[in-house]
Amino acid sequence: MKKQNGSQALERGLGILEAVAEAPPEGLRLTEIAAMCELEQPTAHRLVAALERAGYLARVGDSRRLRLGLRLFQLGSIGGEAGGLADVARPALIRLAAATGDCMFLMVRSGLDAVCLDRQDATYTIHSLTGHVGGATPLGLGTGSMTILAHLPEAERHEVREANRERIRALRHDVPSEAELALVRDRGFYREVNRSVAGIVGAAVPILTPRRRPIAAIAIGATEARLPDERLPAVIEMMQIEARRIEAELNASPSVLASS
Amino acid sequence: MKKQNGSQALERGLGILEAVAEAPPEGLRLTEIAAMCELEQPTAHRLVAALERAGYLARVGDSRRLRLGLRLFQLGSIGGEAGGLADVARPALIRLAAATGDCMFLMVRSGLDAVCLDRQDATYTIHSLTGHVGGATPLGLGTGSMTILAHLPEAERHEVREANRERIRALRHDVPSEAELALVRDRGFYREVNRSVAGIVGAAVPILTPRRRPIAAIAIGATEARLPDERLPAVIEMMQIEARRIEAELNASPSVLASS
DNA sequence: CCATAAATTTCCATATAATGGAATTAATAT
DNA sequence: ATATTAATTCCATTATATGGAAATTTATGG
Repeated sequence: MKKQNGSQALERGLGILEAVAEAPPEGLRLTEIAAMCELEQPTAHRLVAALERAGYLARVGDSRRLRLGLRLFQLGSIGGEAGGLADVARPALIRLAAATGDCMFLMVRSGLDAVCLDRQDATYTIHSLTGHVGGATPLGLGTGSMTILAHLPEAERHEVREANRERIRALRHDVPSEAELALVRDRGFYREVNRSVAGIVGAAVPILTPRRRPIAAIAIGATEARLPDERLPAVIEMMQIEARRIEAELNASPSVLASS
Repeated sequence: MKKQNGSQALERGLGILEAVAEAPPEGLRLTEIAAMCELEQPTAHRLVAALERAGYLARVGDSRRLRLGLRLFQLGSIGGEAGGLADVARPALIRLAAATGDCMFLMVRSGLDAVCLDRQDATYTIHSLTGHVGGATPLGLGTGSMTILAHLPEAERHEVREANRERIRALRHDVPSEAELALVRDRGFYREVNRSVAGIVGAAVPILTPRRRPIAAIAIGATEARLPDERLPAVIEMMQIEARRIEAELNASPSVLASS
């Protein structure tokens, strides 16, 4: 009875997907789904049936447990193209990973989050915040995420900071201040020591539209030993050169920039 | 007015996702979506709004056109794990790609389709039916797809053949006969010359449960020159060894087998 | 730059489709 | 076997999605 958008059933269905997504890989039983989504059993059953018919949910093995279906994987690999960004950026990521010997990430904005769209490992494999491709972190937490946030237009930046304050607090971090964000814009990159995983540092540079709206960020993850202050400028420069190259290609192609 | 499952709104919403998925990367406008899905404009608008709020749809650039959102990419990369199958199989695919120098695919069943869950290229890059990770082909068309179909229980096999007959016809191919499928089961592998792309051959072996239900297939794609009849047995044997290895690992792990 | 057309968005009375309580059936646990 | 819990079906009720109409915004072209 909270709000009536005229799409309760759809939103409930999507809510079920979200619940199943967060669940462990053994999957969820119908009862659990109903409980988590605050639905009555028959309601949950109907929606689950529809999602299963469509391939958005699938049974685990031959049990009755439910996990995400492969149709989502298919749609995801279409949606993940994000207007060709991943394809355009991949060679750059590979070059950077090879040149630095470290771990490179392509982060793009999706609503209030930054999503890891691609990742290229070289010699050293790093545990980042987002970790894997498809992982997400609230805008403002993590280097790539921070860099994207810093380049959002002021009004939007404020909205996002407010919206993510509690989420980031819950992760025992803080929303970056406007001063910090301004610094990121001025410097053209952001570096931080990972507060979650000791000994890990990250840095990121933005990929911008001609009007300097952020599309994405290239981030590096490495151990402190491998990315000392002396080495940073050279690495950042390489990353910036590749970012410019990607920007140029995106502008050249009649294609399409990601947003929202 | 066809059937009333009690989830019209949800199914319509998912239908919109399917429509957008098939659309070119420039995205669809609301009018087009409404037309394709046979919805009234306001209805389409409401559903689209809900999908956009949830990140399942996103605007293209700053236009009003819609494409799939990154939330689908995130969910997809969770759903794509398919109970750990991709992770378990990846080393095997890499080994095979390296050993053969050709292109290896991991295909899994999803409803009436076989979906390409992973792909490892070696020296030679091949244009397969499914092409890319996330691509799908109707069960019965393509080597991996064919192999999975061949190992389905009889009743299910029939259902799928009937269900896919028209789809496969539309692609100017034929549903395999029961005799062909029996042959695949007996031989333990399937080889064919690609009828769509000249000079390309494929072959596939199944990954089965202990009860011999098909989970997935490993497929190879190569040029005729690179995969002549003399070489085939050796390659098939390698693939079968890796398939056995994957089966063993899947049984060992308390984990989870894909299905649906 | 303004006029016109087209697409998008909002509004709301109506009817239909989703809802959830109760009962049934199936699957586990004891 | 029996008890317990979960999954599914049924159906009367009403909350919810629906779509016609209108307002608004955006695109088009004169």
